[in-house]
Amino acid sequence: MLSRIEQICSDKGLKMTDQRRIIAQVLSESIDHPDVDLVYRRATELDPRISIATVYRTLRLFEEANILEKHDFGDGRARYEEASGDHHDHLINIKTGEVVEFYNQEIEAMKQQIAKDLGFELVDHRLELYATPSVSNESPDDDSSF
Amino acid sequence: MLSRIEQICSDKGLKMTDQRRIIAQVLSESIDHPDVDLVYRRATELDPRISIATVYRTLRLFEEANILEKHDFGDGRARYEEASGDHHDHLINIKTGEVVEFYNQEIEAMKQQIAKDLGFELVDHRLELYATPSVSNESPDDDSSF
DNA sequence: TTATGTGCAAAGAGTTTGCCAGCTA
DNA sequence: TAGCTGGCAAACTCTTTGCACATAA
Repeated sequence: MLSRIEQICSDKGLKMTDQRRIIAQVLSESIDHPDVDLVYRRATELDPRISIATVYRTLRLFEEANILEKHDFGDGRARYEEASGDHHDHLINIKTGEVVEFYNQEIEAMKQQIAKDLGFELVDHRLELYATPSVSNESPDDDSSF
Repeated sequence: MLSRIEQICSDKGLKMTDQRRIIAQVLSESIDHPDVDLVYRRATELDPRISIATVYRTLRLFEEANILEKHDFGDGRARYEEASGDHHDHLINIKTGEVVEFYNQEIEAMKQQIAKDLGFELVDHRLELYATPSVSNESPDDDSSF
């Protein structure tokens, strides 16, 4: 069965190779926001006949086809997620690196308004919240090498 | 006369060298958000006896001393501005690279609230609007290599 | 069959660092 | 003078690319 992303690729008429299929599958199944190296490791686990250069090339291809979204959470590495159409912002747990997605209609409206007030037309935007879990009865094993 | 930043350095007890003084001056006088290379070029203009490594080291030193703020506007280069205490966000003119600062109390409050609602404590945040000038009677020579 | 994709290794951009000479306090 | 600082070049990380071979359509 085709992965979600492979289906989109075929709809868009992209030439599909084994490598692209694997990378499409990896990202279809990723619920986190993996960086290039993590995509590469997940991909080679499924099929070792794949190089890091192909991962870079394919991620860029998918991004340019609006199949993936590329993010930069400030650590100098690109991170990817499947494009979902609906815009959302990110909260990054700086203790664990975990990314929580959220959407707030009011904030979106205000972004538009602010750009307009400054005499601009909004093309893109990003809002990232860097935060630590509130002290409460959380599981204490969240802490990692982050 | 001491530049604003040099004054802060001396208050903080940092050992001052000619190089650090020059870099302090460059950033005190910069009203834009220069990247490392631009700081380097402005510095060597004032005194050629300064290396790019020193610029990197000094910018990092100043950032860690909370004298400067480091930003990443998504083009893979760090950009710096004098830390002003009062938080603000940035609108980046994607036609020219120019950066406009703005502050919106409501948005700040909402960032806090969203983090709290998700069970987090806000540590840091960034909001960037990427925009083009509204079509109006602007000077048409804004367009650059950007 | 032919345009396109891939692997490999080399190259690039931005940034950091080891080492020793030089300078600040 | 003691110890931090700076210059230089090498090293590092992330990403891109030239080239020859492989492959989808």
